[in-house]
Amino acid sequence: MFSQSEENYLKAIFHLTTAEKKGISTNAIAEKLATKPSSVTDMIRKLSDKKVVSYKKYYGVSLTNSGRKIAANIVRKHRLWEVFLVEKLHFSWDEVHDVAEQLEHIQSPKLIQQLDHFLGFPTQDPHGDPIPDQDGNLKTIEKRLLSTLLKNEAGVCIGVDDSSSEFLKFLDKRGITLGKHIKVLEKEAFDDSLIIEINQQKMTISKKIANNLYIQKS
Amino acid sequence: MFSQSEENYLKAIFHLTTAEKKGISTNAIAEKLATKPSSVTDMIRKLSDKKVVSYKKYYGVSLTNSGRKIAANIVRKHRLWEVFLVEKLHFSWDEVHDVAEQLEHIQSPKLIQQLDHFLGFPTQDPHGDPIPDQDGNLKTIEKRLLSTLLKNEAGVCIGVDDSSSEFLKFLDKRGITLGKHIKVLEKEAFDDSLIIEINQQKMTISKKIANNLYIQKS
DNA sequence: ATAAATATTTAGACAAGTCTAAAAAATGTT
DNA sequence: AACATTTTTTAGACTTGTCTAAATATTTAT
Ligand SMILES: [Mn+2]
Ligand SMILES: [Mn+2]
Ligand SMILES: [Mn+2]
Ligand SMILES: [Mn+2]
Repeated sequence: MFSQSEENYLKAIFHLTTAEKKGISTNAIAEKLATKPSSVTDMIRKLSDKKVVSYKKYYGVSLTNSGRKIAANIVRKHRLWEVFLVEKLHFSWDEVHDVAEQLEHIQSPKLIQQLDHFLGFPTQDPHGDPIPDQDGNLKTIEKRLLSTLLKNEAGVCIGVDDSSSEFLKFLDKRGITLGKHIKVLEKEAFDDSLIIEINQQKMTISKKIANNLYIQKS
Repeated sequence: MFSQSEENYLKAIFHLTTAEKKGISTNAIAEKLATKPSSVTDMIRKLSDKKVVSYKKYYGVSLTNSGRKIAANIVRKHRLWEVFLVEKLHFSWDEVHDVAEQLEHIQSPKLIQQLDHFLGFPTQDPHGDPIPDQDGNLKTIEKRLLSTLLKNEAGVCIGVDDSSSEFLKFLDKRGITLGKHIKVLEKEAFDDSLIIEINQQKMTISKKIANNLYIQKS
């Protein structure tokens, strides 16, 4: 069994791991969890003793197979709870994260199995992120940042990178939600802003926004 | 804000408090929480500093108004989650307690408000216990232990005192569930066992069982 | 009213998780 | 290659919640 704190570290490492990045740095973990690097070193050592991460002093850390599975399961729980909150309890997509941060630590395999069933075995959470299956496998969805689309390319908005409440509320205000069709009408080279068409109207989008919206090209 | 441990202590004191008993003893709390009396003394002191219990050394502890409200809210959450698990996720009544012990600590007023709504504002949990309202008020239900009924008295089974998994499974096996009509046919003075009628058939019930079943007289 | 038994508190210790400050290692720059 | 900067680790401390063993207070029994 892993403590809430240990679970949070495993999840942080999981999220910081990408195809390229192998060894996750102490500082990166500290920043993600809003703790100090010295605390990270301590915890990493404990997780290493428990064989869920492999660690070489000064050269970062990575999840073992068993660690990856545990982390994926926490992500699975987080995202299933997010679906529950939005679909069943009518939370909006910007309100679910903090509650899911707590719910993801509830220990009960039956609970998650039944919840999954109750929700109709969803494959994505309210932010468009994929929900890992029981074995921790994660289906990657074909997607690109809006900022990488060229003029006259188009697609469907299927996810966000930043899922902070502020950003999501901003999107709501602009009428940008998952499933909406977006077409790039203009790209402004000067400040990398875009003019897009969405909901049958033109809209100017800053670089920062375009860098946080995922599009499935059509 | 209160830690999970602090919440568990408040809830334990809440449950140990009855109309008669004013000062709850250190040992009683220790037993309920499966800790040592010395740990209880430490925690009581902390809760006293936070003004949620009043405490006189050597003479037990009792909840203040603010402490009672906090405790009632935890009980409210526990019982609402139990309803959720049974009604929506198809847990049986003997499986819900341990999961609810965890879920009761999730902090989110909106979550509980919406859950309450989603469940249709239930007034009782799966074990027949009343669910406190938002202000911590608890409606007491008119009920008596089966063991206090006299020969030929009858009523409806509306709750259990012991809600351990073992006892509940035992009741399931005997076909004794909430809502069932029960009539006392005989009382055996020798061992205080009862012969009752339930589901159109006779059944012998030991004193121990009769002491843990609540009946609403009809 | 004493003595014995029981309940409660105190003293001191420990594990988990965190922090600050200092030391050591790795990396970047001239 | 030597020095400066950044990153990481170590050392030592602190908080929370727990425990054991010993001391003290209360209650019960004689
Ligand atoms: Mn989230
Ligand atoms: Mn999400
Ligand atoms: Mn319960
Ligand atoms: Mn219950």
